[in-house]
Amino acid sequence: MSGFKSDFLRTLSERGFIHQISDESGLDTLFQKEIVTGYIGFDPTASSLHVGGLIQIMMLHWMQQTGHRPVALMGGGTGMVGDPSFKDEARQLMTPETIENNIAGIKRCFSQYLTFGDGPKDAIMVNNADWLRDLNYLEFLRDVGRHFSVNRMLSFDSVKQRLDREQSLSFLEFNYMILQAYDFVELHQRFDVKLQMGGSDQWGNIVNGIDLGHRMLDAQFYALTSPLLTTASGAKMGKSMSGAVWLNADLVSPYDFWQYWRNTEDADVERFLKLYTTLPLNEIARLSALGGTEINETKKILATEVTALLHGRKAAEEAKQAAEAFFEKGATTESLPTVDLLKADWEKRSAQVIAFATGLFSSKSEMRRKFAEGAIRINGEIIKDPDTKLPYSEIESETGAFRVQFGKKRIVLVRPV
RNA sequence: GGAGGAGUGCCCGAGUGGUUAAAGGGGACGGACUGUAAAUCCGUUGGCUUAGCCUACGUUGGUUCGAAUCCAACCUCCUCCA
Repeated sequence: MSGFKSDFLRTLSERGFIHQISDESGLDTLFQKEIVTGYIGFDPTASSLHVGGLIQIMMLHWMQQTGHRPVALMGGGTGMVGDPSFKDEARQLMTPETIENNIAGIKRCFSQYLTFGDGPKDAIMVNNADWLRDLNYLEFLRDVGRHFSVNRMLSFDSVKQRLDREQSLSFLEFNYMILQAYDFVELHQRFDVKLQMGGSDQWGNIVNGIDLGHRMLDAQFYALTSPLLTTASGAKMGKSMSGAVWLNADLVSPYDFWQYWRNTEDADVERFLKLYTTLPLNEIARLSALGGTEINETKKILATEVTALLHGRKAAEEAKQAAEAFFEKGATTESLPTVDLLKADWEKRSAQVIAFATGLFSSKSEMRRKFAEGAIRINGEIIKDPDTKLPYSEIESETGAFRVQFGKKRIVLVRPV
């Protein structure tokens, strides 16, 4: 599999991005011969991408790095339908407003990974709403629909499970793969796109686009999919302490993002370095060879590199320093998140009022349980009774605040103002 | 259009009139052990003004001292028949 001659495929192959390719040697030749334009579609199902989508962005990144032209396609049109691939049931339909908002949120992170512009190797961002929204139904059926065999579409794995389980697949959803196939053709005509990439769950959709390219344009398209990523212990990528690990900083701070990568399982470190950083492979090999406790240093490098790509080197270094200060020097003050609490009537403040102000708890009931479990410390002492009174005079002198610690990893300063 | 089946907490899934805020599992969170890892073990897992109160088993009404459990209508999905 590693016999690729083109820089792009060799890089992807060596770094573990490749799951399946429609025509390996043909695509390899193409990449040696010309500047290839390839695309990946992103569905606007949330206002930010999360870690699971990072691998797709990295593929576009490497495409540009090896001298080709990546296209990031926003699914403003296909988002109106919703991809049924490997889904048990239909998603709730999104309103056009939601879709627009989500696209606005998703767009933001791309500029960190890709250079956009008008040059031959500059990345392009487009929205398939531009051509899908105004399609004429009858024309579309006659021009595009006639090329699809329902028999064949029903045979794809992506919908088979749904059918086997006797869950309904609405006609609306069934059209998704047709629209995605049509995107491929449209992008070919607009930008000379010849390659579509995506997660392995997109294989069926992409192959449909290749077929449509044959039939409508007599053109040769290619498919390349990445493996579906799980952690070594089998969990899906992208979940953590506080839910999904989003890429947008307003949803997951650089510090928390850094923490996510710092907590990578040992067995995943090398794989993740290859996939999510741009460090050279020999460097990765060296770092991954470290065993035992030393692997923790490698994890820090992983975290810093991944965070630097997304949020910039400066934010990554700050996250690293904050983490080191917290976990290794035990100390603190600087850079701890701080919330303000009104000083008025302070003598009535109890532990639970102060703790709840941190925002670490999703409900007061949850917080009370955590008190009972001994999971909460204030100013270093475990407090089990949430009604414990904490007079203003017990403020911590160095910080001028109450130091609320929840579990081992989270501290928030509550400062009376 | 006709006949039958299903809809339970974040997810899966038990429960078929009362000690049911609802078994069990997964996930998540907290604790122990460690290396801010994995594995393992223990605990927690609707909300609130928490000796109590409120809201919850598709929706709305009804029967009953009392319903997730019975009845009616409606909604959604599945199967078979036309």
